Amino acid sequence: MKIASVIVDVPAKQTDKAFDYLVPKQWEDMIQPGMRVIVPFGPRKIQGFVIEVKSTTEVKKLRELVEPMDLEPVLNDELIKLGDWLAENTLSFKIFAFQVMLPAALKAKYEKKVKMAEGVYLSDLPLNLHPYFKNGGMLDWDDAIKNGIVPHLQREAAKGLLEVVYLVKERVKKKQMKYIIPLVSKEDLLVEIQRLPANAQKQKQVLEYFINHPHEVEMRKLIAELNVSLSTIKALSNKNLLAETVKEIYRDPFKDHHFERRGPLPLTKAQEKAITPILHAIQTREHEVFLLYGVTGSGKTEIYLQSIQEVINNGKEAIVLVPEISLTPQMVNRFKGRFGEMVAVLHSGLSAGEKYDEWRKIQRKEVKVVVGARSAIFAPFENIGIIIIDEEHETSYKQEEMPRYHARDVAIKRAQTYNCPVVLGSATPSLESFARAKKKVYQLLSLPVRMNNKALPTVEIVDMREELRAGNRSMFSRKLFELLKDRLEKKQQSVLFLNKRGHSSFVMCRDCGYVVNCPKCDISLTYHRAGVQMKCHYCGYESVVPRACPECNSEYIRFFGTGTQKVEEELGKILPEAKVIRMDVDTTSRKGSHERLLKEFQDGKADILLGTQMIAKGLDFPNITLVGVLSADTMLHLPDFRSSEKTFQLLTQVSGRAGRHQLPGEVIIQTYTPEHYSIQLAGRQDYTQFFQQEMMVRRAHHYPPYYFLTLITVSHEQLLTAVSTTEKIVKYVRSKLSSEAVILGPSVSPIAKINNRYRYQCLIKYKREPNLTKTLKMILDQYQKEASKDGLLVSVDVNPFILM
DNA sequence: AGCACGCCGACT
DNA sequence: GTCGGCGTGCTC
Repeated sequence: MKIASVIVDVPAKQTDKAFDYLVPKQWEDMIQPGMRVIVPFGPRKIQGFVIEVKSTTEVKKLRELVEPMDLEPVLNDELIKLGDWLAENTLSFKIFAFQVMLPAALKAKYEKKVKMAEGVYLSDLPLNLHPYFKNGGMLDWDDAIKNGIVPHLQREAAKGLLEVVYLVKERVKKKQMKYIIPLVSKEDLLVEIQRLPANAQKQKQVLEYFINHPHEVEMRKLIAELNVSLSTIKALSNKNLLAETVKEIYRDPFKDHHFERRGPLPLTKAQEKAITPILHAIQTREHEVFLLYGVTGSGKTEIYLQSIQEVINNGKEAIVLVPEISLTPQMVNRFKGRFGEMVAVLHSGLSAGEKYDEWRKIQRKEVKVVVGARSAIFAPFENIGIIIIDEEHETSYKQEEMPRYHARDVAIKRAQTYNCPVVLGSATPSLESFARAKKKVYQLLSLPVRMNNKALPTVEIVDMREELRAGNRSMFSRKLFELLKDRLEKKQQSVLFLNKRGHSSFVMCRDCGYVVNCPKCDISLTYHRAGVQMKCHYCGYESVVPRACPECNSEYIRFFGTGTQKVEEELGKILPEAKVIRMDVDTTSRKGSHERLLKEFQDGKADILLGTQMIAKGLDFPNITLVGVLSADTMLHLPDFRSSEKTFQLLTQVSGRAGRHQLPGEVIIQTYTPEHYSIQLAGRQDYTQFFQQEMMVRRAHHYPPYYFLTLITVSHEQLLTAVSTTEKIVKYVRSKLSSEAVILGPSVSPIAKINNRYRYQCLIKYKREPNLTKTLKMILDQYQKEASKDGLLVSVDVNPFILM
């Protein structure tokens, strides 16, 4: 007797444990841990993951599992363990932990349908139901709801005339192609051709084809080329001369690309020095975390590539994480160019089917290297030799939904299991990582100079208050305008960077200061020129732009702040001869448009590249000699203790876009707070100084890396309920933790209301609290039960990245 | 999460 | 008297 322990696809506190099922005899030999199975759960059928196969159980009333959904496990033993670890550490449900490790295509789809019970005739049913079951088919439950016949159906179901069926469906099909292969030798084919009746011309033609092509051929191609029909081929396969085979094929997201193969580049002295400890760790199978700290253009990627080469030479595999936003064709090119077909790429631009296919290549060990965004950290390799996280400081490595994991933590966990190194690369490391490197928890590797010994660009900080005083009300300072004109004349290229976050183009009344807010969320609506609409970026609420101020009736109500669209317009006015390419979510949403725009810019089809975050990284074009940051302080004043760090990182990164090649670069940073240290030090590209300064701030305010954080957010439709629940939680936490922990709250969330739900929070700062996890679990236990009752929502984020 | 079971108000 | 509201508790 075999029993399977299954984690079922029901994300709830009470079902967050393994359920045991009897394995039917016919599946006994094949059911393995890590497979997806369909199991009965109450009255329905759902998907689950087998985490263990055993022979005894405590459970009395075992039911049989229905069937496996996989031929091979989709999770290996390591990933099953990792799932447990993830759920435990992020306080998430196990089922979420498993689902996040797999491509979305493997998540089940459920269908509820109604059909006539066995042996029931249409005439047995009431007349009004006849149209729905006329051809003996199944009726979709959703359709039944739409048609309002659910009560009728239930009545007949109770009588046993109708039956409700639950289906578990796959989301994508494996893409398959049919091939035809000859089953007999060339000689036999010749004999068979003679034997065919004279009127079987087409069959003869097919056999003759296989005399010259003894290998399998795609069926579609065969039919098209010889102009034969499917029946001809069927006839031959019935005679056992040919056979049909089915092959899984991959959707190739890069099929139109040519990747120029490139060998390793010679390393500089500094690179040589940095790579040696990494190679050593690979060779001696040691787990170690390296922080590769190197300014932009110092050649980190080449170190990644050569380390990976060493890993491949050792017969092992490599995972490379890059921020979603910089998973550009340029980046992919470098890896595909070096390792060709051995690389799988996973990013959000791929369709569900394409992602699944890339994942299959990894699972089937057809590739050795994975380059991907956050979730690629779960690549199902079984012999990992190195994990690389580029732009280590990026916030996109933290998932903001359950399971709220940080890819860096997962990377280190997996690397420990495989005894392999982790390389964290950055020009502006997160304070956490750099502090750990200083404490020798990580090994620090530095690349202090740019590769071609190019000087860093000169940076000038422009005080926009001065501009205003001098009567310049435009968004371009005189200096920036002058330089833009200069570059235009010299036929060199400029990049203008606009940080849209924070103050995007909201609509404000110039008379009374009224700002158009979302009625459901406590946040200003964003102006979208296309469609002349206001949209809420949190709940999707839309409204028209008001003609007059709802408060004071003034007509002077306009959009404020500066979106990329507005800058583009403005540029058209002041520099009409300049050709501008705009890159933001609106212009790059279409597949491949990101790449196309960059290509155009690279080919010199434009003078100015204007964009948001997405142009801050990876851009490496020789003709860029000017970078302008239109407003450096938009993110500086966000209610987030990391805002200085983020500002510094962003400014440093953007500055790095200029003058990477022969021509020297110039950077203009426009700001209203030029004295702020993160702007000053970004201007001087002085990370060390910034680190010291920011560490002091963090220590003074009990923030990471000195303290750990946990954020509890409570939301409810009633303001009072939200506050009082948070209050109770704060009290409870206080009673359980040591006096060393700092417990703040209840305080209103930086976004006070989303979708008509008030949000309050409790922030816990601590160094060592052995009781914390237990306490948090208790809170979740308590309130996730209450949640269903009256719509109370409690979420816990351990090590939050954004305090919102 | 669903779904059934179960106990109180407004209808044939 | 029954139909149906949604509160409570279970699903191997």
